[in-house]
Amino acid sequence: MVKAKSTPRERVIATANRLFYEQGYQATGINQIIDEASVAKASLYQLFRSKDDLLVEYLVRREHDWWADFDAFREGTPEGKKMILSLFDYRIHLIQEDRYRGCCFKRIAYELPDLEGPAADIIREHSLAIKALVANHLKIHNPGLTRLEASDLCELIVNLYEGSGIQAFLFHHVKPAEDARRTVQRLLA
Amino acid sequence: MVKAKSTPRERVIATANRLFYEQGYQATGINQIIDEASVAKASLYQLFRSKDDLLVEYLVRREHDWWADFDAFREGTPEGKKMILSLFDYRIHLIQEDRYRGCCFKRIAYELPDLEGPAADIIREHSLAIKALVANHLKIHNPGLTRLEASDLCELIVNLYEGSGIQAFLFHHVKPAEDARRTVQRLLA
DNA sequence: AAAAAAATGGACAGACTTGTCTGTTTATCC
DNA sequence: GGATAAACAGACAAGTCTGTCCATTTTTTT
Repeated sequence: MVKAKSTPRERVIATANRLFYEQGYQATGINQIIDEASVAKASLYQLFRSKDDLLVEYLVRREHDWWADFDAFREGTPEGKKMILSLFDYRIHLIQEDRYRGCCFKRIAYELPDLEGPAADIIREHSLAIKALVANHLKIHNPGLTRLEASDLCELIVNLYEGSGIQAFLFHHVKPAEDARRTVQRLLA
Repeated sequence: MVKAKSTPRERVIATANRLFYEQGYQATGINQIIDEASVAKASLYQLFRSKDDLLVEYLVRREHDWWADFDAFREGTPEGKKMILSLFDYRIHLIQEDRYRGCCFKRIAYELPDLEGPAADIIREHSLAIKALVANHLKIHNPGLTRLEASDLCELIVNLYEGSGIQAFLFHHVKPAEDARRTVQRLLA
């Protein structure tokens, strides 16, 4: 399926990147991955110790790509309020791309037997990074807020971001995310 | 495990109720269910056509129990603002019970190959029912809101509810839900 | 107490899973 | 071009999964 001149490692990760997100981790078998990546099974197991190991590599890649893609998307956006809004714009953008199945990190979070180990750590780190981004640009937008006000507003925005993402997934519609964006705009006005 | 004088059907559903939530649907095998429910495999397949069928019954049961438990929890709560806050109180209550692993319906939503079929319908219905509850009591609390204001505020509250629920799950902490409750209280003041 | 229904244990089928191993072919490097 | 490393295909192990079937035992009903 992915027959380009890329390395086997790259093909495996690219395929896992697609299948783990669209089908889920457990629902995706090693055999499907090697088939669609056009890689021998022995090669895969030389490159990755186990399926769990591949999952961690997948999450690392997702985390990296997420920021790379977001940075490209929001390029030129001024700091502060607009940057926070671009977070919602980016999600709206993803939802409209139709393959949207919710936040890739939360998807995995629900599939893990527990929330310990490297996979869970990466998932939490992503959440914290988003929260930090909101907190930073909230401070830039309105430095006069008390620490408590800023914290509450940050939490509120993050919850709007997460909550609307789920609803968009569940109802296969962009509206919840657009509503959330409008609400944030008003809150920051 | 569940050796009480209950019917096999009841034992199977009770066991599925626990395992599907704590381990996930795919991660729970039929054999584990019949073992822990002390029911013969033939009995299970006489009572339920398939594992997918059992999933639907599980969701029906969850939906029923959710409202029964919530009604018991919030009993005596006056309509309007307090009722909306009791939604957050109830979630805080669940989180503190330690076995909390996020919203049971969303857990399944992420495990489904797609969001079609009866299982997905039940999940969406639950979301809509929560939203309707918020909308109703929002109107009671403040009938003066325009339709648009009420709609936006309702969405906001629902997103706070969902978003804080995920965070509580991810970080195994009750604080996000408590923060969300406080924010709602302020928004409705 | 006899007849009908429900539930049991457990073997079994068939397909799937992850991961290992062998031997061959292709690509890279000096 | 010859040596070394990487990637290949695919059989295989050992175990899992869902679902079916059968003969036996228990429970309920008449």
